[in-house]
Amino acid sequence: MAKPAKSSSYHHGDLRRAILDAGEAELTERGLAAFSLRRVAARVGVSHTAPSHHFGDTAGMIAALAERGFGRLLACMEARQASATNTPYERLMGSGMGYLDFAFAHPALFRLVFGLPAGPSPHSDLHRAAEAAYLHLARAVAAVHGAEPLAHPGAELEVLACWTRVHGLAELVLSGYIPMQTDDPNSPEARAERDALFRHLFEVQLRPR
Amino acid sequence: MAKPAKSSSYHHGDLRRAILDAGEAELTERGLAAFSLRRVAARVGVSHTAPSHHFGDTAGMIAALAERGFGRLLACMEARQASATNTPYERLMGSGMGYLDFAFAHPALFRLVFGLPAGPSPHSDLHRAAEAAYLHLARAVAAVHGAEPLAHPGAELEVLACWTRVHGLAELVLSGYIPMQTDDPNSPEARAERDALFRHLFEVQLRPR
DNA sequence: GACAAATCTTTCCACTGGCAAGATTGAGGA
DNA sequence: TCCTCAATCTTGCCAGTGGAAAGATTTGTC
Repeated sequence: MAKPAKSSSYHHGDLRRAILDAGEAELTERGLAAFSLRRVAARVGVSHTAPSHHFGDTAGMIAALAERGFGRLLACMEARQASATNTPYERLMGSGMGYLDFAFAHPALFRLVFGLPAGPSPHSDLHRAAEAAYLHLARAVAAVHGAEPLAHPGAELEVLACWTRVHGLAELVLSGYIPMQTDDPNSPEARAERDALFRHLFEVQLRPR
Repeated sequence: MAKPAKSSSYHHGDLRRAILDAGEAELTERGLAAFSLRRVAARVGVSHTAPSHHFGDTAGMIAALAERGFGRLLACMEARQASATNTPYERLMGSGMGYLDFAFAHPALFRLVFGLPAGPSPHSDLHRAAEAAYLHLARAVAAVHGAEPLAHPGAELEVLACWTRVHGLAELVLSGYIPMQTDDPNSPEARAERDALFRHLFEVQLRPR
């Protein structure tokens, strides 16, 4: 029945989760560049080598954080999709906006997730977490056509089109290269501004002549 | 008349450029995560504090590398645009493909450039380098309409649409989340594969019902 | 109750970036 | 020509980082 917290000072009880929590907090507070295993350990009140027993090395911990990140991304997409008007296209828009919500609610985690190599280990937890997020998008796209996910040829390309568009927007606004009017990126105003921009950019068409 | 190389072992003569070259090489060989000022200095054969006199600190050197990166990005876009069929739309496609060329010829530099905050210093060299690249794209888009760059309202949104699409594709293929058939990303086959995907994704339209 | 495995700590090492102080060099003025 | 001065580069130092190795503590299992 889970782990009932700690009984002594040794054997924390749920150290893995505690370290991940601390790591995520450090990430949002200090950013990826200043990320330090020792600081994370200190934050939990544990020796600086304790994390290595749960994650191997730094790369392992980063991967674990990324896996969590994919989970949060998926949650954001589902939440926003659920609150969308009940037409398939609006639900697809909702998923995209949820993608943006995640990027701006957890910028450093977003950068970390997509800064990692997608991995030559297609059976890792990280890979499965990524697959789940991709499938969510594929379903949303398929629903617009009233079809099964990834059914007809070219369906995958449509998914990729959605993905690249929302992802490019997220990256460039995060960098600051696309400036926003609203300062606080988590205010309702900022969200509305992003959403409108996303809708517009998603549909713009530059036609050959 | 420039700087005539070195006369002695002290006073390198063109150390700033040499350090940037070495830094770029280190970046491509070891990646951004393993980037080390000391290693760069050693590569040039100079003491580990020498770079600080030219760039201030690490952040300064990174910024200088990013500025160079924007230059290379612009060069790639111009080169590819120049070799495109002479219709405005094909020239725009060329710019986009040049963008991709840069991303895959210098992956770490690409990541570095767009990983940096766009900067609260709009008068820095970095900012001007970014502006130049943006203007190139704006001109290419305007030419499709036969108009002046950024003339009519909504023109900026069209530029952003192009930018986000090509950027999202570059990021996701670089990460490996969009898999490519060809292994070596700098082979002509890989380039052709990317180009075709870009053309397709650029034009896909998911229409509301 | 004893043994084995898991969990965590302590100690050590190589490496990193930045600061301070000193050495070397080139340029411009008397 | 010489001499001063600023620019350039080096040496020496320090705190901080990640990881390896070995030891201490606890839990689970027979």
